[in-house]
Amino acid sequence: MGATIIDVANKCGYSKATVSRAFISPETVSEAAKERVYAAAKELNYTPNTIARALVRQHTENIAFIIHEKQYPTLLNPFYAPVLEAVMQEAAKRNYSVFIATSNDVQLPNGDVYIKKHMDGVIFAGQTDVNAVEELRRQNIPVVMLNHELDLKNLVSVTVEHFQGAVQATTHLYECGHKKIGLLAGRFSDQVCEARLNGYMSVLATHDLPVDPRFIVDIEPTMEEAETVFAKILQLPDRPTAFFCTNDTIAAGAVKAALRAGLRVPADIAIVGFDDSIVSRTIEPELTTIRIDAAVMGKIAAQQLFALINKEELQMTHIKIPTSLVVRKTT
Amino acid sequence: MGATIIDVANKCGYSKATVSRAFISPETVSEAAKERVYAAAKELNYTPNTIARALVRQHTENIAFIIHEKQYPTLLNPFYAPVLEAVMQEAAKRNYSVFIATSNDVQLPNGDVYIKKHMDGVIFAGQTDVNAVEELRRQNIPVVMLNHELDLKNLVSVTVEHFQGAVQATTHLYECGHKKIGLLAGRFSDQVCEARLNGYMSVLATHDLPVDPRFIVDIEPTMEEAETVFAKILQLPDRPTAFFCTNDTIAAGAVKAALRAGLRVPADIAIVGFDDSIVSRTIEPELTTIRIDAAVMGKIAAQQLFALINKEELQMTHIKIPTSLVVRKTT
DNA sequence: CTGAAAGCGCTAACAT
DNA sequence: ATGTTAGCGCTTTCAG
Repeated sequence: MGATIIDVANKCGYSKATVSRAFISPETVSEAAKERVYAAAKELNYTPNTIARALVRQHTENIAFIIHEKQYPTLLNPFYAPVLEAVMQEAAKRNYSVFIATSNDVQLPNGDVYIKKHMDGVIFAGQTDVNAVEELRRQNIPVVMLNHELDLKNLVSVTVEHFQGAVQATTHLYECGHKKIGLLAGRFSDQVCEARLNGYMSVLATHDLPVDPRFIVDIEPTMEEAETVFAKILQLPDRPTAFFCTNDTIAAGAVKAALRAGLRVPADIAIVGFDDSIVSRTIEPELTTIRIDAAVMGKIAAQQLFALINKEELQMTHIKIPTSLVVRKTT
Repeated sequence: MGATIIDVANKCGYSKATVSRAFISPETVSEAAKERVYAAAKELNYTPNTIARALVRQHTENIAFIIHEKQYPTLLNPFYAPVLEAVMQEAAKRNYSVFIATSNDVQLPNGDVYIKKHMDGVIFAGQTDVNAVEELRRQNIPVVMLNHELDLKNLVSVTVEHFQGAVQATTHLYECGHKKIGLLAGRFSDQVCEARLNGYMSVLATHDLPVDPRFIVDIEPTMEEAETVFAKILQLPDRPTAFFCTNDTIAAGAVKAALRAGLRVPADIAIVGFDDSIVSRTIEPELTTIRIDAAVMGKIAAQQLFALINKEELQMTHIKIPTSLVVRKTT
C-alpha cells in the first residue's frame, strides 16, 4: 500500500541506506541528500514502517500495562486510572507507546501463557498470576509489578504502605475521640486486605479499643454493596461511631447510606476512606481519606521499567509508596 | 534472545514451514509432527515472534484508541472510560490488542503527522485534528470517529443525539414545573456545545420560557469550576429554580455548591446532568441525568472499525447513539 | 558521505 | 503432509 524505503530511494536517486540514515541520523547525511530524500518522501507519502524497523532492531518501543482479569474493569477503577495516566506520560517522554490489556491477552485458551505482542516491557497492575510473570521473564521481557508482590527473585515491584495507611486512618479516628471504630473492608487481593486489616487491628490494640467482629466486615468493593451492607450495620445496636473503609468507593457508599438514613456525617457517624481517589471529592461531604499518590506510583513504576529495559542498575527493587492522611469533611 | 522458528525446526527435525503450520493451522499437520513440534517449542520456550509475523502478513492485529490532547486526561474522564472498555472487549473477541494514545503519538514535533506504530485501525475519541485523520487515511488506515464529526468524505463516525438529550433534560425540568431554567454548559467541542445549547433553547422557545443570559453560562468542565461558578450563581437575584448541566461532573459540582449553601436539592434547586456516568450515582442525592449508553457506543465504534478493517460493506456511515432520561433524586 | 549486502523471524505460495 | 524458497521493509556493518 504505502510507499516503501525503496520507492523513495528510487525516486530521489540515493540508496535505501541513505534514505534510512536521513531519517535516523540526519547528521550523517549531506544536505543535498537530505533535501532530496525528504522531498521524495513527502511526495510519496512515505512513513517508515515501524514493524520492519522493530524486526531488525529487536525492540518495539512498546510497553504494556496489564490488568489482571479479576480487577477488570480497571479503567473504571478510580485508583488505577491516574496511575495509568502517569505511565503513559513517562512512556511518551521516551517515545514509547503503551498497550493496555487484560490477562486475556497473555494467556492462551489452553492455559499457556503466550506473549501475544512483542513488548519491550510490561507493568502488571494488581493481583497477578505468577505464571504469566514467569513466562514473560523467561522471554527476557522486563516486568514490574504494581500494587502486588510476588515471591520471585529480583522481581521489581512498587506497592503501597497499606499497613501504615490503615494505622493513620484508624489513629485519626481515635484522635477524633472515637472509642468504637468499625472496619468496612473490600475484598481486594489478600496482600492488601491483610495489611490494612493489620494496621487497623494494631491501632485498636494500642489504645485498648474493643474488637467487635460484628463491625469488622468484608464486602465486595463496589459502592452499591457498601451502601446496602452499611445501611444494615447502621441499624445494629451499639454500632460504632466511626468506620474505616478500605477504599474511597466503599466509603462513599457508606456515606450515602448514612445520609439516606438521615444521619449527619460526621456528627452521627464518622468515615474515613482510602486512596484519595476522585470519588473522595465527588461525594458531599467530601471524604477524609488516606492519600496514595497514584501519579508518582505510576511514574515510578514506569521509571523502574525503563531502567530495566535499558539494562541500568536498579537502586531498589521493592519500592513502597507512602501514604498520608487527608482530613476533609467526614471526620 | 528467545528461540526462533528455526531453532525449533532443527530441534524437532521438521522444516520451518511445518513448525509455522503447527501453530497457525494445526489441522494441516500430522499428529506426529504436531507432537514433536510442540515438544520442541516447549523445551526451547519458543513463542512466535509477532512482529516478524506482522511484517509478512501486513497487519498487526492492533488497533489504537486515540484521545485528542485537549481531552486529556481521558482515562479519568468518566465518560470515556466505559467506552474504552467496550472497545477493548470487542477487540479481545477478535484477538486484537488495543493501544491507547494521545495525539502526541500521532504528531511529530515538527507538526507532521506520523504514524508511530502500525495499527490496523484507529478510533479517535473526541475533538480531533483533521490532519491526523487525513494522514491516517492516506496511509490506508481505517478510522472511526467517536463523539466528533469531521467533514471528510466517507468518514465513519459514531456520535450522540446531543440535541435530543438536551431537549429531554430541559423538557423534564419544565414538566417538573420549573419556569426559570438555567444552563451550566461545559466547554467541550463546539459540536457538542452547540447541539446541547440548541436543544435547551428550543425547549425554552417552545414553552415561552424566559431566556436570561445571566443564567446561561459557559465553564471549563471540571467539578471545581462548576462548584465555584455555581456558588455565585446561587446568590444572584431571581435565579432559576432549575439548571440543566451539560455533564454529570458539572452537575455534581452544582449539587455540591447547593448543598454547601444550605439548599435542599431538589426542593430549592433542581439539577439535571448528562451522560449517566458513574459520578451521577456517586453524589448524594443521585443525579437525574440524560443517559448515553457508553458501552454500546464503544461497541459500535469498534464494530464499525473492524468492518472497515475487514473491508466489509458498511450499512451506515454516521451512527447516532440515542439518549434517554433517567430520573433520580435531583429533580 | 554513500552504497551493497546480509539479515531480523516469519509466512505463503509453489513444489514434491 | 512436508519442504523450499522468496520475500515483508528496514537497519547496519563493511567497503569504498
